[in-house]
Amino acid sequence: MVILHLDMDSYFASVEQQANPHLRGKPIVVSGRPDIHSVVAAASREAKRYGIRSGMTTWEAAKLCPSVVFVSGDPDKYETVTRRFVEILVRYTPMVEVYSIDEVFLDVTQEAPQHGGPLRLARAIQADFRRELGEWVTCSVGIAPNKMLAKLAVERAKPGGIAWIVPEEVPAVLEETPVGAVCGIGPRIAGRLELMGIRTLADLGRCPPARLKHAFGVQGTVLSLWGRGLDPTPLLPYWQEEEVKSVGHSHALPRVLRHPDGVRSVLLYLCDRTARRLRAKGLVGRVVHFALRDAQMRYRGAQRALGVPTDDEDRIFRAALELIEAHGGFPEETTLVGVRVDDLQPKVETPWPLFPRDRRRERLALACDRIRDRYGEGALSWGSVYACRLLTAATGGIGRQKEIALACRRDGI
DNA sequence: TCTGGGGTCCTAGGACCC
DNA sequence: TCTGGGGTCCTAGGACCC
Repeated sequence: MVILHLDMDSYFASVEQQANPHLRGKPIVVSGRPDIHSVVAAASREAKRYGIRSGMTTWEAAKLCPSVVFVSGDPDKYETVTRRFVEILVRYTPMVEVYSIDEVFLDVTQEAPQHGGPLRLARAIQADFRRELGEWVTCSVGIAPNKMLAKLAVERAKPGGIAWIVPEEVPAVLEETPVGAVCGIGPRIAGRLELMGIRTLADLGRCPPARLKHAFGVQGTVLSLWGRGLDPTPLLPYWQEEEVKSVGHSHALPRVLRHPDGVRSVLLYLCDRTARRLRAKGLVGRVVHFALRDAQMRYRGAQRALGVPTDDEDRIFRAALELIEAHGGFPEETTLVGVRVDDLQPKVETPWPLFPRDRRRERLALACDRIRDRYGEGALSWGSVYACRLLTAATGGIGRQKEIALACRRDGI
């Protein structure tokens, strides 16, 4: 097997630099919302030279590099570019797995020989990207006999290079790779392995499988395989991808909204966005979860199954509120609130409305969706959400709201 | 000035049914 | 009167990923 793993370099940052010439060559950081203390989602190559890394707070980044330029992330823009580079890749093979917005796996076992081997194939892809996506949007490529090793390989290829782990090299790689470097082994598991005297992948491979199974259950079996340089997970091509399993949103709260009324408003806003995404996908969900975080960064959450699956923000909101009340209410100071809807299924349209009032609500929701599709998310909102000024921040102020209202009137909505 | 936002998968106990 | 065991659903929570 020949597996390629492509990882886009400083993805969000390089897409921004490609789109805005004045950002090129500068240390830039793409981060979240400006209204709260945010973290670095992506740092440009120039910013990384100052030691800025993703996950760091924006405050730390500014301390490391006072001249850093902060850019608000634009998920739609990145998704569009992802679609474009996946289109390039499927010209080489249909066996493309879209692992995340900036990472893909390719199985080129069949195709590599026709392109003069995996190395040449990888170079051809990089050249296509340069030509079709622009000089600033580059990728690193790892080549290996399976996905786990290809993901290890790409780390050696960054930034912008190609690294190939051939089968003969695998034993040496296992000896020198710490377990925590593998995708799927986080700090907790790495810590427990350390206590068992296991530091490298080779140590893992030498540990009796039964011992790992006993300590880690199903995961232990996989760990044992990884320790021998094997990876049983097949490549899941994009055309076989399963539907999403849950939809939700969460928000960290600025100080002014950390009281129960503020949290409720934000929760309603999050339920609204969640329900809207469900409707856009033609799905209804049956299980509602909430998550809250207090000032000490402790999380609390719970879930409940509804009698009837729904895509209605009010149902989701009420279920979440009841759950929160049943689990001790809001903490003294809430720093994050989230809602998630699970156990999704396609929505079935009943030709006879069971409850006419529900049908009216549905029609209202769909009409609101159409307005927002056309004029943006801020065009309409619940009064209590508007009251907490979230939307003014999101849409750039009252001026824009008036403009939308006028446009709606002009179009007879 | 502590620490975003979107997800997936696994475990384990209890309720309930046959 | 005392009792088995399998299956499924529900819920809470942990771990991990980008």
